Amino acid sequence: MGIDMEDLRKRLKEKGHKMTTQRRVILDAIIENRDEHLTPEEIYDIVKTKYPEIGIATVYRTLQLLEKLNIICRLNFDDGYNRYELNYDSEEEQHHHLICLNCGRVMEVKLDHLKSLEKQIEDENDFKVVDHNVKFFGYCTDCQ
Amino acid sequence: MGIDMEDLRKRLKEKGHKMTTQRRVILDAIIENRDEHLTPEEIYDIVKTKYPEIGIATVYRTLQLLEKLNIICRLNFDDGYNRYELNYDSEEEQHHHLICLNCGRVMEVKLDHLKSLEKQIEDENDFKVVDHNVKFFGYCTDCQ
DNA sequence: TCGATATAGAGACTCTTTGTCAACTATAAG
DNA sequence: CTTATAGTTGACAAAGAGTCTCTATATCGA
Ligand SMILES: [Mn+2]
Ligand SMILES: [Mn+2]
Ligand SMILES: [Zn+2]
Ligand SMILES: [Zn+2]
Repeated sequence: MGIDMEDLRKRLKEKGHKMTTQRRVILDAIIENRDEHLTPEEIYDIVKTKYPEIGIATVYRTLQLLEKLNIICRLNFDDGYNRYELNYDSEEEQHHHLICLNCGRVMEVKLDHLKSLEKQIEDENDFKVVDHNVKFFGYCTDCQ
Repeated sequence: MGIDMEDLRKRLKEKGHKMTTQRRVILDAIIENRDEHLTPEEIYDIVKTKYPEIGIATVYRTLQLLEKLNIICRLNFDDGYNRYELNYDSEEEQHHHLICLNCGRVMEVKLDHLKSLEKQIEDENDFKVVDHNVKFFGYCTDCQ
């Protein structure tokens, strides 16, 4: 999976941050729910079962930090919440999302075509692409 | 362009809504700034110059209504605001956005490849695609 | 013109997210 | 093992986007 707690400690130290129980527990929650796309509030609820004293502000702060360190990434499913998932970037496991408009189910897909699309965009628009965000909305097997 | 006020009146009436000055003025503002991607607040500010008594809640309500009627569509540039633009859907003028991470400039691109990508997704995932959302983040000519 | 119905504006309110600050703690140096 | 100190936390306040409620008003077909 590529992220353990020693890795986290190292990455934190590099930028002058400290390893704390709160940060460990929050990343734990995300790792243990790696197939979900959790909101800060959901993460807060999960973490509270292990660490009831934690404050919601710490959750928000930690999510921002982990995002800045490229350990997690923020998603937007147009449902009014920020959502987070582990960043698989380094492992060439980039994926995108299919979101069911009926039941809310989220499926993940890999899209190989996107590299050539990016290339085309860079050439035609003189625009240096560094990130993309692709979502498809529709109906899943059960909801068609 | 395909949208004038008589068209709007007709579309409103079809769903049991009335044509009001406020709605007219709000759509006007969007049409007159068709090359922008305005936030509700920005639209409010523009509209207030012509119609100072208008309330922000009316702007929000009208935007929701126009979106429901498929006259405008809501965009998300991950900057914490909803944004709106005219819906060119019916005219096969679908476009997507390149967003500069440095200066915030937004460019529009047409992506023909997406139709085949959608087809591939439908076939491989048994997922009926009805909408997609594609954004590229990077650096524009001036900011590279 | 009139009446039924939809709509507007004001402002309170919700909800997510951020800021403030005193108390606390991880870490490195001694 | 202390101690110093810079980073971190939790509580709470507050921001900020968007929504709701309520009464007065405007629209539009009859
Ligand atoms: Mn995912
Ligand atoms: Mn556009
Ligand atoms: Zn479904
Ligand atoms: Zn730029």
